[in-house]
Amino acid sequence: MIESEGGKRLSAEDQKLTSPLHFSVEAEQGVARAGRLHTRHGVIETPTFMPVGTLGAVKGLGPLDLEDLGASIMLANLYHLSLRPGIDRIEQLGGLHRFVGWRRPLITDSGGYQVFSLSGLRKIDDGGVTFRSVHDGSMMRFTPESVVESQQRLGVDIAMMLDECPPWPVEHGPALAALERTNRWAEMAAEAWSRLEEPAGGLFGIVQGSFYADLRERALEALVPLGFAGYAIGGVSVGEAKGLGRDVVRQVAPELPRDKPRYLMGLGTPSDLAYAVRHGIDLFDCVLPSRNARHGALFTSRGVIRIKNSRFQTDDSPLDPECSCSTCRSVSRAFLHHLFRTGEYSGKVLATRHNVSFYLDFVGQLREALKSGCLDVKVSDLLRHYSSTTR
RNA sequence: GGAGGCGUGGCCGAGUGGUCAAAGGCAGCAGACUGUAAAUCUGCCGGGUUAAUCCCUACGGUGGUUCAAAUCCAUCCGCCUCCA
Repeated sequence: MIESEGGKRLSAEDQKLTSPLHFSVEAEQGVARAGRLHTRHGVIETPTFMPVGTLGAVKGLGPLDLEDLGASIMLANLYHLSLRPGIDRIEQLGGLHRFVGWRRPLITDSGGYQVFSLSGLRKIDDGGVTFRSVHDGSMMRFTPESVVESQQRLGVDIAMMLDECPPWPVEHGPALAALERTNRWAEMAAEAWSRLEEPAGGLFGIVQGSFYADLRERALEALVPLGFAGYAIGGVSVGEAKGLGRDVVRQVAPELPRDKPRYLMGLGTPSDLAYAVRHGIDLFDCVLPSRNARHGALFTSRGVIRIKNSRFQTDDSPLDPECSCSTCRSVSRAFLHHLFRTGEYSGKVLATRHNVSFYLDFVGQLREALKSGCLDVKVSDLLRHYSSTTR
């Protein structure tokens, strides 16, 4: 069944885990689709890019900045927020939306990525993960149930299940063990979710399985029957060779329930995004636009510009002539270069605004193209200055 | 006038006989970054060459001592501190 019907095996009635979310597909082109995801904090037009605000804000931007850029949902991180300022504090201050001043939908990652990125600071067992704090060495326990509960207390619109995100490369044996654990955690999370009286958002399941097709298949078999409000593809963007994540996307995305939002975690470059949209992904997040902005690598319609390079010293042109963000409307490449050279933080802020704007606009254009049935033309137009696998 | 100290590569600054083209930092040149322990990290950074290498020029100037000097001696130039 998994392999045959191209993602049509479940309908809306099959949603077993209750949530206020409602997703509808508005337009389709092959497996690619544009849709609308209704939440208690507004509607998200998909496909869309979700800027990463780990600690409650995209580094360098305030909540209204992000609204102005057109972001319809922001991603924060449960692990980092649990550490500082703590879930109790946020709850006491009125929940995450109120605390960070963001009125639109919020999604939190569960800490599963920190299983990977902080692998030296955690111990994993069948019941969950124990992290040792970098800040004071204290221990913090994350379980599939506690993660559901914490995200509910934060009041987020999309909660992610706790998963084990294995590194790359990993042998089939350990990858299988990690997957079985993640699949069990999915059941535990679903069970915990079903006990919530009034869920603030929806719970997303995470398809793991590293870079093994049979394991991905296994993940689908385990997760889809649980009836999550949405499905994510995890376990990519963990240092693998360029382009490997695409194979996973191509295999998994079309197999996910058609009537649920599909979220590709952690990818990627503009061409990764375009690839994923074409294969039916609705939601993305990636640190690349914000981090690269701070590091001086700027995405433009003409390719990536490393603004610190000496050749921009006297370049009076706008960063991206085809971009209408406030950075491109107001300053030259030469000035941005100067700000980066001198370490002035407004350079990073201006760069972050532009990069996040570029990503939102990029996916927005794909969305509009999809609605008018010219996705492929749009993709090749947008990527004319980007190589196929790297940027 | 007296006493003492200092001068090192674009800058700051280690080094006080060979293992020194000379630590480290900054600046400079380039690169990386993918569910953010990242305003971070990596490489190059006197000149010429090579696969590794090797050669040249260099630690204020000049002249010595020595197999060998950024390092020791003499002298000159410049700068600084304290006392009068």
